[in-house]
Amino acid sequence: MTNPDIRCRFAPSPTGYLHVGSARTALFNWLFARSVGGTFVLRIEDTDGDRNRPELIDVIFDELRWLGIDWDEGPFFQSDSRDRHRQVVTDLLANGRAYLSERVNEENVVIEGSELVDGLAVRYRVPKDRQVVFTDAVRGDVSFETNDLEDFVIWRSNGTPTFLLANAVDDADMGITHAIRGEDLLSTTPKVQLLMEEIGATPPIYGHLPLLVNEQRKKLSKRRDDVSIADYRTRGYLPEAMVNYLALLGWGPDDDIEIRPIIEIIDKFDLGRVNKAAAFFDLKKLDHFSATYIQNLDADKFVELVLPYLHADERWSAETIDVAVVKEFAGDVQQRVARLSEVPDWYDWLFLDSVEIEEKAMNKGLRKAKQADEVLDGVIEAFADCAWEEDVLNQTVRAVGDTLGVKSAVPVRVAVTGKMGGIPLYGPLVRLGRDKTIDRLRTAREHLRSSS
RNA sequence: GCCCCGUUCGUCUAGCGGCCUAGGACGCCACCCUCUCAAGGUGGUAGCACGGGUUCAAAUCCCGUACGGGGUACCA
Repeated sequence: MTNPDIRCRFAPSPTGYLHVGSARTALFNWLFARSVGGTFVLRIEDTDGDRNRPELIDVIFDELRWLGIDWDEGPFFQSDSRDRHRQVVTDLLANGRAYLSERVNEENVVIEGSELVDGLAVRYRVPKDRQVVFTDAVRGDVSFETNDLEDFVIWRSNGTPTFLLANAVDDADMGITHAIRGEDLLSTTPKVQLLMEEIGATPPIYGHLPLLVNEQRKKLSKRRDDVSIADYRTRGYLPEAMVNYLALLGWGPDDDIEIRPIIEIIDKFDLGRVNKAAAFFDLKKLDHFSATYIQNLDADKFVELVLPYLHADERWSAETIDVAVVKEFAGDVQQRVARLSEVPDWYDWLFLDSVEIEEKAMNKGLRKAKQADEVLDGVIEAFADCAWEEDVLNQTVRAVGDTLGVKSAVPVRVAVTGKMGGIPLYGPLVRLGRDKTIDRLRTAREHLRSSS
């Protein structure tokens, strides 16, 4: 089903970062537009003059692009329609649908006058004894009594429109047919609808998305939670994983297939199937998605994505990184990480001059390992003149262990890498070289001697 | 307080009156594989908030209750 007449929009305010909840809203709008062949519009709700600095806005564009969410029209800025907004307010004032208002000692006082006055706010006069009903694309019929609504400000005393006014006017002017947004905006809907009625416009179909919540089941907040998309990007989540995961918060395909290309998600997406209950943003599951996407990367792409992280690592200089080595063991590293930022720790021992043995590994892998000293002695001796090939190295370590009747791989691994776990050892050892390897084995042997 | 919205395994979800002794995924547990850690494979764990209706039949429809959330700004 395609309908080119459908127009939806994402309308963030310029906060200086893209919130994951906003990203999810943007994504659902985008998925909806793409799935029906409609138009996706980007509009910046910068009615509050203090906040429309370019640097606060560009990051939002950046993050949207990173996620692969592209827009067909815009970005438009609400502040560019100031004259139009002022005109609407002026009209409402002139025909008595709104009035001048001032806040005096916690009280709103009505000021006489039917024209805009500098320094005074304008309030919309909410009609009495009426019901505002609408059919939400996600929630079904919703209704409000206007008697429960207070007169609200549509024009600030500083000469700017409020979100309520600008939102109504702009959606009308831009021909928005569907407004998909967070549930936190549900109770503003009757106010906006009333304003649209005043200007003779047909309101869009609203679809209020369930909120994203934290473990306390509270709306994700900037203070307590990791909400910035940019931070997830820095930590090395793949955008494809992020988008795939976000799409599944509040919605699910009917065929139980969760990890799938965006093109299929678009195809499966159905606004009417969006859930109503709040969804917990589960990092563990995001990690799983990200790990899967990283695992499926081809080696070249993986290297390309990971090089910046390796180069930025302060433990070595960028020139130290051997791209060929990174690529050779890419597959082994890929199946061990959920985020790109974790990657350097799997390669580090290959690029470091010497390794520091982690305390835990020292204890468990060397001190407490049976006859670790003899294993090291044996391997040091055997490594001195054996062929420096993967299979030979493997066999050699094994043989030393067999002779002693103990497991020999772990002590060697700990001595060379400094850690208990890691990628398969012997291939990388070939690249590390005989000298460095034996050197590390000797160093570990010394440690053992001095600490026992 | 008032208004609005919501409630299926711990979590994300499938389910839109019979196919449900409720399916999948993450997590967790066990086993297999294995030079380690993983990955992978196999199996397991766990849920329709509660109470009334309606119906031959309800997780699915209606009404209450409880609990949770959102809003109630010259923020959006």
